[in-house]
Amino acid sequence: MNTSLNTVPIPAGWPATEEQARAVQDELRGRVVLDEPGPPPGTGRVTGVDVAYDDERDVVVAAAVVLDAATLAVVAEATAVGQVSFPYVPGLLAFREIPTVLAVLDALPCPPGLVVCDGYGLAHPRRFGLASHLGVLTGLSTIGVAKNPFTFSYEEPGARRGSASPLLAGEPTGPEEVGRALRTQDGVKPVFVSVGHRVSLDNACAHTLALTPKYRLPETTRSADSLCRRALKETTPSGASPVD
DNA sequence: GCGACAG
DNA sequence: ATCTTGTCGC
Repeated sequence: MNTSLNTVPIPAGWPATEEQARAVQDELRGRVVLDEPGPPPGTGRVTGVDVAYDDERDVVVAAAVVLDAATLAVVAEATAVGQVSFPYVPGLLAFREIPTVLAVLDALPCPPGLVVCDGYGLAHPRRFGLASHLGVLTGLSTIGVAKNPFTFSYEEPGARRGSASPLLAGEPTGPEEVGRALRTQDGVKPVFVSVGHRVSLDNACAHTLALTPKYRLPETTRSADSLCRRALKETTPSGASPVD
């Protein structure tokens, strides 16, 4: 029995144009909750989500990996296969990933706790990146940890692990801290942390440090990335069963 | 108008 | 994101 032939469809009413997608962001942005500190680092569970694409076949595979926040041991995993629901447009990344990411979170056997996304939350042209979007749709605490500064500016943090500097957005409201460039390992390029939903920036950075005892990227991201790549390879055009 | 631009 | 071999280093 192959139960993974089901692919997550593009939801009815999903934005079809960039203009519609931006309108959705403008409408949902007001629902982001910014006055909660979020779960304390090192307690409960932390879940990484990531996706891999095969644009040729219009396929997106999402993976979620739940870790014990104290030990970073894997507690649960899930994958989901979907249809690519939007082209890649800077600033509209969420519309490409969210349907399948929602499905993979649904497929988890336990609550995810804090969700760590690849990409941004508030550090976004309209202050509503993937992590914030996912948080508003699920009500979960979310943060974004990105590998690149996107269009934002920052000064190089100190060389030691734990050093950080503000990630700054341009003039619309004057230089505004939308996230932080955070050094997670001595002497390596920083990562770019921003708040998604129901977490403070300080707490988001503390979580990121707790998740990077050895590598530049959080263990959540590393695990989810490797899982969705494996699952994509096992997802043949005829429909093989990924890890489930 | 042109270039840059999370993944 | 993805296309791709070997190679330098801990």
